[in-house]
Amino acid sequence: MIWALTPPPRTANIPANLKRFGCTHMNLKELARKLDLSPTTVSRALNGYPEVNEATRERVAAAAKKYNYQPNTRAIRLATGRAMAVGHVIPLATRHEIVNPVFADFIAGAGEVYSRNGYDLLLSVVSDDDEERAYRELKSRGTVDGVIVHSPRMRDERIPLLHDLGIPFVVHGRATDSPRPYPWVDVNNRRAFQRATEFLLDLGHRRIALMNGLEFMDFALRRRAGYEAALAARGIPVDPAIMASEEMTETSGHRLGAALLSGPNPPTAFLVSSIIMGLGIRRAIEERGLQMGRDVSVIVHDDELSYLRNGDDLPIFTATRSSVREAGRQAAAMLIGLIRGEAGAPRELLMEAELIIGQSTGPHRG
Amino acid sequence: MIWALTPPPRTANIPANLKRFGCTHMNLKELARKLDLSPTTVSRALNGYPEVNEATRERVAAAAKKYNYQPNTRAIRLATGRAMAVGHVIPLATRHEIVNPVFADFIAGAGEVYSRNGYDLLLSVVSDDDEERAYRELKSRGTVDGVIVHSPRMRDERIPLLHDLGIPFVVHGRATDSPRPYPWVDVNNRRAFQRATEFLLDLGHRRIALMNGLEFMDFALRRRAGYEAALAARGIPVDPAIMASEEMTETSGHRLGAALLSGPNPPTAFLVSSIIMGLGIRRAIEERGLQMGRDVSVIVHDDELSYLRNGDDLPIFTATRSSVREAGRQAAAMLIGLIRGEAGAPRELLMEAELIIGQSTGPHRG
DNA sequence: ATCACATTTCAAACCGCTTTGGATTGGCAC
DNA sequence: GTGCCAATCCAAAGCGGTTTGAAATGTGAT
Repeated sequence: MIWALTPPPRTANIPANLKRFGCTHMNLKELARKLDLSPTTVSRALNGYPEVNEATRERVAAAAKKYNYQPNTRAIRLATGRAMAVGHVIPLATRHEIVNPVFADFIAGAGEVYSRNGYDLLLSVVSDDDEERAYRELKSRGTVDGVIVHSPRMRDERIPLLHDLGIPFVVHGRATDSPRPYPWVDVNNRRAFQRATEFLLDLGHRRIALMNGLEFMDFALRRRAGYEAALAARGIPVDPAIMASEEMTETSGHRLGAALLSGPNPPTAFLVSSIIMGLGIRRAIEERGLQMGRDVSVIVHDDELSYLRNGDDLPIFTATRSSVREAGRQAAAMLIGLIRGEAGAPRELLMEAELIIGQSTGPHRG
Repeated sequence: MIWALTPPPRTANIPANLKRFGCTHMNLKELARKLDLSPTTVSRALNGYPEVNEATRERVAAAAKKYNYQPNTRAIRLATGRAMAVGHVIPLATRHEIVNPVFADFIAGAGEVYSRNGYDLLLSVVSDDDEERAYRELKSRGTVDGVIVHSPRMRDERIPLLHDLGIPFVVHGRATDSPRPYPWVDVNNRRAFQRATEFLLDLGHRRIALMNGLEFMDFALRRRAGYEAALAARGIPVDPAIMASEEMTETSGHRLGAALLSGPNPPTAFLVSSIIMGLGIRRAIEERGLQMGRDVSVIVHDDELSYLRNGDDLPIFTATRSSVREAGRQAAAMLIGLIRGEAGAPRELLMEAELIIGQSTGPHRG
C-alpha cells in the first residue's frame, strides 16, 4: 500500500449535498449506495443500456421511484455535452418594438413537442441588431443544441450565419434567395393567396385590394406573388393604388380601408394578411354604412391564434387558414430530428392553408 | 516522488475538446496554458476576484478577448449549483387552449432584464393539470433558480406549492385570500376600474355595463370590485343584467354588446376589460348606426400590447392604461433580487394605471 | 480441467468550471 | 536574521452525472 502516502485530503468537508440543499438530496451516488451498486450500473440501468441484468434494472427503477430520484440536469448536460435545450431567438424590431403576435401560439405548439422529448425551451428576446451576437453566444456557451429562426426576411443573413456556426436550426417560414438550402416549415402562402384571389375573381370581383404585411418579411412577398399570379392569369393588371404593405394592426387596417373605400374607383374586395388588420377593414366598411360580405368582400389570413378566433362556430371571415400552433409542433419535431442526427427525415415542410368560406364574401354586385 | 507509483491512466485518450467540437474549442484550461497561469487564477481574474494582480488580470482579459473565450455555461451551472435561468410556466387552459395574449409582451419585458443580468429564460407550456408536476420537476432537476407565476386565480394553489418547494418566485398579479404573503407585481386593477367608473359617472352615465374577463381570474375580481365600489359610492345599485364575465375575445365583445344594446334599458356606457373585447363592442355599437363616444361611451383596459396599439398618435379608446411589458421588467428584477438573496428589496409592487382620455367617451345625452 | 466467450458489474477518468486550503514571495518592523 | 503579513498564485477537490476499459463471474465447448 505504497500510495497511501498520497497526501490526504486537507479537510474533512461536509457533504456538498447538505451544504447546498440543506438536506440530503437524492443523487446518483446516494441511490447507488442504497442499492449497494456502483453509480455506473445505476446510471446505465436508468438509461436503458443493454449490459445490465433485467432483475437489477427493476430493482434500480423501483428504488429510483421510491426515493424520487431525479437526475440533475446540470450534471447531465455537462457530462454529455448536450444542452437538452432549444433556443428561440425572438427579434424585437428596435424601431417599433413589436412582438410578433403569432409567436405565442407558435411557441405553445413547439413547447408541447419539446417537453414530450425532454428538451427545454430557451427564449431570448433580443433587439435585432444584437441578433448575431445572440446566436454566437448560444453557440460558444453551449446553452442550446439548436434554434428556431422566426420571421425570416428575404435573403436572411441569419441562415448563412447559423450554417457557419454549425448550429442545427429550422426556419419558421422561408427566406427567398437563400444561396444554400436550409430546413424550414412554412405555409404555402403563395398558393393560399392565389386561391383566395381566384375565389374572389370567381365571385365576379375585379378590383381586389391587397392589404399586406411589411414586404421585407418573406411571407408577405410570397402572398403578394400569389395575388399577382392569380390576377395575371385572368389578364387583370395589378394596380399599386390598391395595394398596401404595412404593419398588421387594427388601426392601419382601418386607415387603409377607409382611404381606399372613399377614394376614386374603390375596390369591391379586400385580401388581407391578418385577421387583426381585417377587423380594421371591417370597421372601415361598416362605418360607411356598407355591409361586409354583401357590399364589400373580405378575405383574411387566419393563423388560428387562440385569442383571436375567427368566430366561435361558423367563421366570420372567409379566410385562408393555417394553424401556427401546428407549425410550431412540426418545426420543433424537425429540429429535434436534426439535433439527434436522424438521417432521412424530411427537411422541408410546406403546409397547405385551407380556404374557409365565411360570411365576409359574396358575389360582386354590378 | 513516491506517489508517482499511483497507477497510470489506462488510455492516452484524445483531447475531449477535439472529440466534441471537431476542433480545439477554447476553454479555461487551454486559455490558462496559453497564459502560463493556472486555471484558478484565470477563472478568478475573469470573475473579478480581488486576489489577482491587476497586471495579470489585464493580461488574462486581453487573452480571453483575443481567443474569444466564452466560459461553458453548462460547467458553470454545475460547479456553482446555480442554474442561471428563470422559468416561466405558462398554463395552457386545457379546455379552451388559450394562450394569454398579454404574455408575449410580458415576456419581452422580462427577457430584457434577464439578459442584462446573465439569466436565461426557460419557457414551459403545460396544460394546467400538469402544472404541479412541472414545478416539482423544475425544482428537483434544478433547471431554474426561480419562476414567475402567470395568471393567478383567486386563492391560487401554486403559491403554497412554491413556498413549500422553496423556489423563489414572483407572481404577475395577485391571488386574493392567499394565506401566506408572497412576492408580486400587479396593476392596481381595482383603483383603475374605480376611477374609470367614476369618470363615466361624472360624464352623467348611470347605466354602465361591465364587460369583464373570466372571474376566476384574480384581476377580473378586482376590476369588478372597483366598478362596484364606484357605483356604491354614488348610491347606484349594481345590475347583474349589464355585467358579464367571459373570455376576452372580439367575438364575445360583439355578442355581448349587441345583446345589451338591443335589450330593454340598454347601457349608455361600457367598461371593458380588454382592448380586443372593446373592438367587438365598438362593432356592435356602430352596427346599430350609433357612434362610439357620442351615443355610447366605452372605456377599455389597455395593456399596451405591441401589436394592438390604441391608436397611433391620439388614443381611440379612453382607457385605463398600464404597460405589461414594464410589469415584466419589474417582475423579473424582483425575482432576480430574490434569487440573489438581496434583503431589503421590496417584495410587492403595485403599479398604478393611467386613465387616458380618448375619443370613445363623451357626456351622457339624456 | 481448460479455454473462449458472453454477461454483469465496477473503478476511475472525464465534462469544464468554481472554490478550498495552502504555498510562495517580498516587504517591513523588530 | 527572524517573524509576520499582505499580495499572488496554484494544486486538487469538488459539482453530479456519463463513459471507458477492465475485472469478475458464469457457461458451454473442447
